[in-house]
Amino acid sequence: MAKKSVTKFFEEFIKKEPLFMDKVVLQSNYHPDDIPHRETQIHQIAQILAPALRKNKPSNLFIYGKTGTGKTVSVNYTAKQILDVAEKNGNTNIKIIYVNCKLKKIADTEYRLIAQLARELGKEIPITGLPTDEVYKMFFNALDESQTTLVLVLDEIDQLVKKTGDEILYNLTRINSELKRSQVSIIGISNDLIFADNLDPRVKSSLSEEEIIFPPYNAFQIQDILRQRAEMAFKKEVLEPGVIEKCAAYAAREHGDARRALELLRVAAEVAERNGQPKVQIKDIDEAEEKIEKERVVDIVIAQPKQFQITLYSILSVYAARKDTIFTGEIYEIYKGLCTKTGQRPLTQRRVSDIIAELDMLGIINAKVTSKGRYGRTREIDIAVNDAILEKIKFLLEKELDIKPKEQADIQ
DNA sequence: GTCAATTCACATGAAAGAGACCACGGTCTAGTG
DNA sequence: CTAGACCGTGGTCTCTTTCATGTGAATTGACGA
Repeated sequence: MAKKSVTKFFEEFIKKEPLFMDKVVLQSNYHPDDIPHRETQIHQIAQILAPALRKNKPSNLFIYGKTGTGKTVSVNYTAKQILDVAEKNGNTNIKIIYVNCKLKKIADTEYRLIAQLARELGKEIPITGLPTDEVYKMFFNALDESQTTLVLVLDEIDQLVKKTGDEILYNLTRINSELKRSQVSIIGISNDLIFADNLDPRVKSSLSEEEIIFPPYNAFQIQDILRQRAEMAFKKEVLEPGVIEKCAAYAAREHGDARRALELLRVAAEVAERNGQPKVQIKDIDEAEEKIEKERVVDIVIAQPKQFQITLYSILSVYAARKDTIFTGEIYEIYKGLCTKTGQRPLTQRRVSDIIAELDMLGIINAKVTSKGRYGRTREIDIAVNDAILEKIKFLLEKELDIKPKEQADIQ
């Protein structure tokens, strides 16, 4: 019986008119051929990179801008263009390597980054096991042999430096003086506007020979982008009037993040499609926003290690019991109790303090350090998600950690 | 009432250890001719 | 004789612990008006 209904479902699914023509266009890894409202920046990047065509070393470049302001897309676009031109003119000595420093297990440590670069140059490097300077040497030799002008795009470079310090950058900027037949230029991309201020002055000056700032898009610009993509992604007349405007407004409210706007539009359309609607309506956007947020939080929570989950559960329990700000000491006590119940060895307060700070970074809670005068200094903890999501993650954690909800009564 | 010192309850930093993972080279073992 | 199993060494990486130091305002207490 169940089988029959599933078959029926699939058959109906095929019959249904899809709203999408090409969903890929709305996904974040899509590289458009045309980038509206970024002409000036692209032009600037092009000017800086151009010397590479004459086998001169382009200046190092530093690019700032919030998430979803088109930094990565613009750089990749320009890079592709310059490679095309170079190829047409028979210049094969330009190489552009793009590395996203935030990607875990790929380029988030010194060793991994250099290993990744060496791999791009065709060297086989093991995931671990070699001394870092050995890998440096391999990368250096491969690079020198290749006789290229290498443009190194380090995306989310702030993450890398935050984790591993600026020594890598120092080494990379210095590498040119030792290379005989090749040269390296670095393009650093950062979401963090004040990031460079904390760099070693030597690194800072050599890295930011040129700087470009990507301002956030305003609502109208986001509308343009959405329209352009929507035209490719959807069939004609699928979007009700006002849908694009609302998506844009939502995204503009959050520092002009175009990526978010596109995601919102995509999910809204998915919602509409699932409901069997012939058109995407404005109300779908609200549902989409809720859905995105919920999925984001749930994914994060599930992916966390047990200790994080226990800490988070402690916070949620206290919050559920009394909706008020919570302090670190209190959480730690409950956390310890929870650990014994779930058979985990409790971590030290020092560590839990860090975990709370990390949960804050993940955007699940708000933790603010405050001083209560005579009564010490602590973090004021608050929940950053709405009640529906809170209930959901609480339920998930109970399942994940095998806690029975009634035990909650013991807390308090 | 004013002002500096004190005090609390953690925050924050630095260093170092534990344990997982991995490559490499040397040694041992079993199979083969 | 040789391929493959196995082991020890030396490396990275992540998560923790330990020890040390920092911090900001309520409170306290001395002081003078």
